[in-house]
Amino acid sequence: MATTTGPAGAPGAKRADARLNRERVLAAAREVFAESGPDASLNEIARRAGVGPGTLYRHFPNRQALLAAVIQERVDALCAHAGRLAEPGPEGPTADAALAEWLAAFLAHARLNHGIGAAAMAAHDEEFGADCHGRIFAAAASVLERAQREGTARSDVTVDDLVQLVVGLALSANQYGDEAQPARLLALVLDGVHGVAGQARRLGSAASG
Amino acid sequence: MATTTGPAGAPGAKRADARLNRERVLAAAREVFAESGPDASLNEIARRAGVGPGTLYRHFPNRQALLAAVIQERVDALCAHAGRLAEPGPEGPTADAALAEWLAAFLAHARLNHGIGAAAMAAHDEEFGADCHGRIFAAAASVLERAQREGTARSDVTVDDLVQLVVGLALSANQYGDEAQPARLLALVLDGVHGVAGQARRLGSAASG
DNA sequence: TGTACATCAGTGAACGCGCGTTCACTGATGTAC
DNA sequence: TGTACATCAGTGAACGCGCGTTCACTGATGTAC
Repeated sequence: MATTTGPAGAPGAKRADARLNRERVLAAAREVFAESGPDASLNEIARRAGVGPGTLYRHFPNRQALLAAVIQERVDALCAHAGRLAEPGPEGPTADAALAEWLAAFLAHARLNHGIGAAAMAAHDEEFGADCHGRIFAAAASVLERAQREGTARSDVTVDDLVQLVVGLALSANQYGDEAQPARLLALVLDGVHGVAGQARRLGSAASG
Repeated sequence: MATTTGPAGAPGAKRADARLNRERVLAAAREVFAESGPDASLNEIARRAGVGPGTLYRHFPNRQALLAAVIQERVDALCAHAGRLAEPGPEGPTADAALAEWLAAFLAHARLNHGIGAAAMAAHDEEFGADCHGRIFAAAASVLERAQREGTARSDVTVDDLVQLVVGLALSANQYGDEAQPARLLALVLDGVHGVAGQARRLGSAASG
């Protein structure tokens, strides 16, 4: 059998143990950042990964680089998700369901990031932060605009409004214990976003539900 | 003229310089906590107040005591505000306006506290945290219930929902720059709280506005 | 396939830092006369 | 009103801590033959 970890000659692919440790650090970082927020101890992350602090620094020269690696994966997933939802497929969800689905995914993302994805990053790493910010906003815009085109979202709601509302829900959800509340609050916010016309339509189509 | 700082013999009233320094520390704490959140450096607060760290500790034995003193003042003010709004005076605001007014005040409060008033406190100082939490919730309940009685707020919105939504807005507002956005978002949330009946009523009464 | 070696990843003690907190000492205040 | 003194508040150097970060050294890996 050939090498089990992929082509060793690929550009950027270094030693197998190096790639393994990089993955270990990333996994620990995901855990620890989710638990303690973006100010979590890097030594703690190295400890959790079972490596020395020097190893963490060999792969990620500073906190921002590590945060960026963790967040990038999530932003990629969110954008792909939005891409699937923005264009109505033959049997895909309605514009309204798509908006709700993506916002729920974004809420989960923001809770894991403790809101850093959109904000703290921008302050500390201008370029990467702006990039993530832009991509998230573009993703949000794609699902919001579809809902607005199809008349289930008020036309005066902006992407900024939507993103900030959901980031807010994420931040406050992490402070309280009730795990069912975020979903209820998101529904309440969506009611605000639907507006009178959207609400009436929804109530009409699900009056007995 | 008598003593300028009040009756020296009053219970708990100690030396004049002690009271002055206590006030200086409190003022610095208000500033620094508002700038840096509840984890702000106590040495920085002492520095800002122009006293030695020992002086801070003489007045406030630990971070929680200092936080509590700062927050207590604000909670007192919020509760008094709600008390004035909950009972419709002869020329007072409508239930709807009262709800909006108090939520705006609570939003400002939560922004200064970085959300600690309701959450971090509860975790670290069980008794005081629960007390603040309870008083805030009672205040919120008084204005919400009036609005629900008078039909401008959906009956299925709970006090918990309302508080968490506004805390969320406060937390996310502190991460973004736009100072006009929190007010707009609060309005959007209120639209959600009004529900169909409330919105229709509002639109009907201010259709040309 | 087996071996020698150059490369580069991993290690972890050590550094300097600011933090929260303490405490022996200094000095300002208010009181008693 | 003026003074002596006991009280108690203020001071700030110092402690231990965990942090982020470095670097001289060790050792595993992949390669060339």
